[in-house]
Amino acid sequence: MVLIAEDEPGQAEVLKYNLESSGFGVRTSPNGADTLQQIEEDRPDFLVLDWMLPEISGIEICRRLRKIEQNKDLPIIMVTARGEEEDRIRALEVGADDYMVKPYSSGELVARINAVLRRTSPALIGEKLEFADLVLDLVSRKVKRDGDFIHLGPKEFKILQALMQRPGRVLSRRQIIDLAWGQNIYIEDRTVDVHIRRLRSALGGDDKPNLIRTVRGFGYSLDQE
Amino acid sequence: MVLIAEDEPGQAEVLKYNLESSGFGVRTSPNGADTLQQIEEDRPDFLVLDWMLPEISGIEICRRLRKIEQNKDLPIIMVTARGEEEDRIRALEVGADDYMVKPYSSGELVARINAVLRRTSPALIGEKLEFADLVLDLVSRKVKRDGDFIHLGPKEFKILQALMQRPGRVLSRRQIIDLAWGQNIYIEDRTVDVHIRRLRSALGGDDKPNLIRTVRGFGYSLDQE
DNA sequence: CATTAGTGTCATAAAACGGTAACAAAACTT
DNA sequence: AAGTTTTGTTACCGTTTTATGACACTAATG
Repeated sequence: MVLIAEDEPGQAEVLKYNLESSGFGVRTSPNGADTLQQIEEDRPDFLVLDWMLPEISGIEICRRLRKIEQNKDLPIIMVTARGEEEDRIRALEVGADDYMVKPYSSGELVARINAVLRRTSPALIGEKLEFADLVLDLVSRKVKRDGDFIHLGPKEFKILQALMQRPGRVLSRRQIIDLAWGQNIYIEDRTVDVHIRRLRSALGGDDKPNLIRTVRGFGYSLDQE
Repeated sequence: MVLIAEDEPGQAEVLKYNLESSGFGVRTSPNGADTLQQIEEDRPDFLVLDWMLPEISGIEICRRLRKIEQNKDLPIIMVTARGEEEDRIRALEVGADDYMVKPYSSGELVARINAVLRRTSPALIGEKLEFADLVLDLVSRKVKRDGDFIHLGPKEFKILQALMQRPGRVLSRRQIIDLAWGQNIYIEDRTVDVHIRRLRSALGGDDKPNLIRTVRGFGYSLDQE
C-alpha cells in the first residue's frame, strides 16, 4: 500500500492512476495532519511525500516520522518543485530515501519506488544486502565477508546495516546514531568512532581492504578501495 | 559501454549514432542468442533491449539475466512497439529498470538512460555537480577529475562546490568565505588564495588544464580557459 | 550467582587540516 | 621603467579531528 501525500488533487489523481496500473495499492492524503494520522492508523508500505503540504510541511513530516521507532524504516520518496542541491541534501538528511523533482514521469516514479524497495526492504523480498565481498543477511542476522562468517555486536550490526543500505553515501555521526540507536537518545559523537573501529577490526582489520571510509568533518561511508 | 539489442538494423544504427554522440560507447546485437553471449563475454554497463527479438524474446532475456548473480544489477531499458499497460507492468516485473514505447526520441532515451544510471550506479542517488572533466558528488562527498578520484580537505571541497554551483560566475573572496566558511566569520582574504592554490594543485597542478580563473581585483571563477 | 559479551566514555596519541606571515612573482599605473 | 597593487607560493605551527587502548558498568547467559 502506497500513501501519496499531495495537496494538488489533479496531481494526486494522476499519480494514483499510474501507481495502480503498476500494481500498487494506493491511498491519498491532502494535507500534513491527515498524512500523519493515516500513517498512524494504518502504516503504508511506502510514502510519496510532497515537500509543500498544507499544515505540516513534507520535511517536517519526514523528520517526525523518523523519530518514531515504528516508522524508522518507512520508505519515503520526497517530491518537490524545487531542485536546488541544498534541498536535495536536506531531503536526504531528514531521512528521505530518494528525491524527485517535478515534473517527472510516472514511470520514473514507479521505477524509483521499486528501486528503493529493493534496497531498503530486503527482508520483505528475502534479499540480502551486499557490498563488495560483504553479505549481510537481515533475516538470519548474519554477516559474511569473503565467505567467512563474522561475529558482530548488535550495535555494530546496525551500523553496518545502515551503511550497506546506502552504499557510498556519507552518513554523519548524528545520522548513524539515529539509525543505529534511535532518535532522542544522547550519545557522544565520539562513541560512533569507537564502534566504527570495532566494526573495522571485526571486518578483518588490516588483513583485508578497509571498506569504511572516514570523511573528515562529516562522518563515514562504505567505500571500495 | 551500452549494448543495443535490436533486430531491425536501421533502428539500431540510429540509436547507435545518437548514443555515441552523447558520449556512450555502443555495441549492437541483432538477436537474442547473440545478446546473451555478448553479455557473458563482456558485460556492458547498460542494456537497451527490444521486446521482440528473434530466437529469444527480450522478456525472456531479461528474466534469464536477473537469475544470474552477476547481472542482477545490469540496468535494462526495455523497448517495444506495444504500449499496453499490461506490457509495461510485465516489463518491470521481469526486472527491467525502465520501459519505452516506440516511437520515441533518442533524446528521451538518452535522458532515461542517464536517469536509470543515476539511480543504479554505486552512489545510487548521488547528486552530482559536473563541470568539464570534473565531477563532484555531494552525497558520497567525492571528487573525480578525468576519471581519477581526488582527495580534498573539507574547506577545499566546499570552495569547489561553491564554484561548481555557479560555473563561470566570478566569486569574490568575501563571497567564497561566506559560502565555504559561513557568515560572520572573520578570516583574512588572503587565506582564500592559499586554499585556491591547494585546490588547484589537488586538481592536477600543472599536469592538467587549470579550471580556476583568477579575476584580478575581484576573485575567482570556474572557467574552461 | 558467576561469567561473559557488549557498551559508552575518557585520556592520549596520531593525523589531518587550516590560518597567517613573509616573500616572490605578476599585473597594472603613471 | 619604476612604483604600486594584487596574486602566487611556501613554510610553519597551532588547532581540530580521528584513532586507539583502557576501564567501568550493564545486560545477557548459563
